[in-house]
Amino acid sequence: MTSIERTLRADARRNREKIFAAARELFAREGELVQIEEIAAHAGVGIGTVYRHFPTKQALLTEMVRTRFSRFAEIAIECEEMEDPHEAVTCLFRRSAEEVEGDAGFQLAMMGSDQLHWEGIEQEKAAFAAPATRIIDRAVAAGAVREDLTFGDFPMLMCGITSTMYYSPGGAEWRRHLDLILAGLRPGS
Amino acid sequence: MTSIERTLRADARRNREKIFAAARELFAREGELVQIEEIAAHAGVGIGTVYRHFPTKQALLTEMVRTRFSRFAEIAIECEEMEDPHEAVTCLFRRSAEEVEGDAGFQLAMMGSDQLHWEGIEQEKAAFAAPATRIIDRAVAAGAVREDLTFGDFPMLMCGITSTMYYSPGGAEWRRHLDLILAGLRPGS
DNA sequence: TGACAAACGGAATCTTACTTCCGTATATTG
DNA sequence: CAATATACGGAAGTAAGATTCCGTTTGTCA
Repeated sequence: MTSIERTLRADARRNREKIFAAARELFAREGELVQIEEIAAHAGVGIGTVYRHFPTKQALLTEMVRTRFSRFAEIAIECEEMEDPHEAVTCLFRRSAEEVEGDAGFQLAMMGSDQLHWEGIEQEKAAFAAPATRIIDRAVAAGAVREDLTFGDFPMLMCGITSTMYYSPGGAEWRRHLDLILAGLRPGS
Repeated sequence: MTSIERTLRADARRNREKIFAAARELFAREGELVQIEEIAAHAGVGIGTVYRHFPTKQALLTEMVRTRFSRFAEIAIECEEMEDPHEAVTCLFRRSAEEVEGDAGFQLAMMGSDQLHWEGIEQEKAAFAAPATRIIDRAVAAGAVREDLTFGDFPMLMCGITSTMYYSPGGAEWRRHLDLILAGLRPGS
């Protein structure tokens, strides 16, 4: 699509995909502890090849985070379509959380564990913030949630839920945490 | 007090204190990223001296966590003395959170960032769990909080609050997060 | 098919901390 | 005030990983 992809040699394009896929899988499993050597081995290429495609480990991990994060905007847009303002908020939290489940690397990124991962994805962030803000503002206006709720609360609360996800993998715990959070959003704080 | 302390040479005891103080301060400021060399320099001793007193960096950090954590049991016991069951729970959450504020290293430990810090402090953990469990059970029995609340929810929720503390230092944000959590504990989930 | 630019592989290099070691200095004790 | 056990300092040793480099291989194009 981009000129870079057009001019890439066939084997290079293939390898890039393989590296990306391997990185996604290992990053999801082990977080930022993945080693480049591991990724290379898993992708069936040499270390040098990984570095040809991604100048640093950081750049590769940022790319992982970016592609996953871009899903958030889609989710927010879908949630916004729901008629019931309260359900839209609930949906926003629940589906965002589900999106993160099972990807330890992304969970760490959500938790801010390494701020570096978040540099360079401002565009994706903004694309999410817009619809999410509308969802929350609408619920506030409708009296469906506590009146002082703002978009800024979302990352904060999600960060908490994500940390439960990360440190108690399995699924049950974080859903309970989410329930408690959603209960706390009820109007009449 | 212990035989170790009694038989310690005077300069050694003094240095141990200095190292401990330096470690506490730097650990609070920088978390587990503190370097032994930094701690030594800050304490005004050589690297070797740090290692004479604490066999590994891990041991030193565990000691930091242990002393801080032992405060938790005291807090829980104090909260238990309050008559109002609901207030006792609120107090438990609030004061625990306040205890963590300002110590980034401990915050990371609370968030489980390195499970190693938690090995070897089982005793302190148990001393806290007992009164905290009683506080929560009493509130449940009194109908002051949602009936499915258990002690197990405490670490989970605190972990979330702590992550807000860590990633948004300054004070305002985490208190809001705490408010939302406390609101979510109300009966009638 | 031959020439050549583009990619590849992975050993070697660099970097960053933790940890060890041992010659030197100092507190303690009779 | 020795004699001696303790403790100290910090250079050197290791280890773990990221990153570079360059000789070799492979796709592309005329």
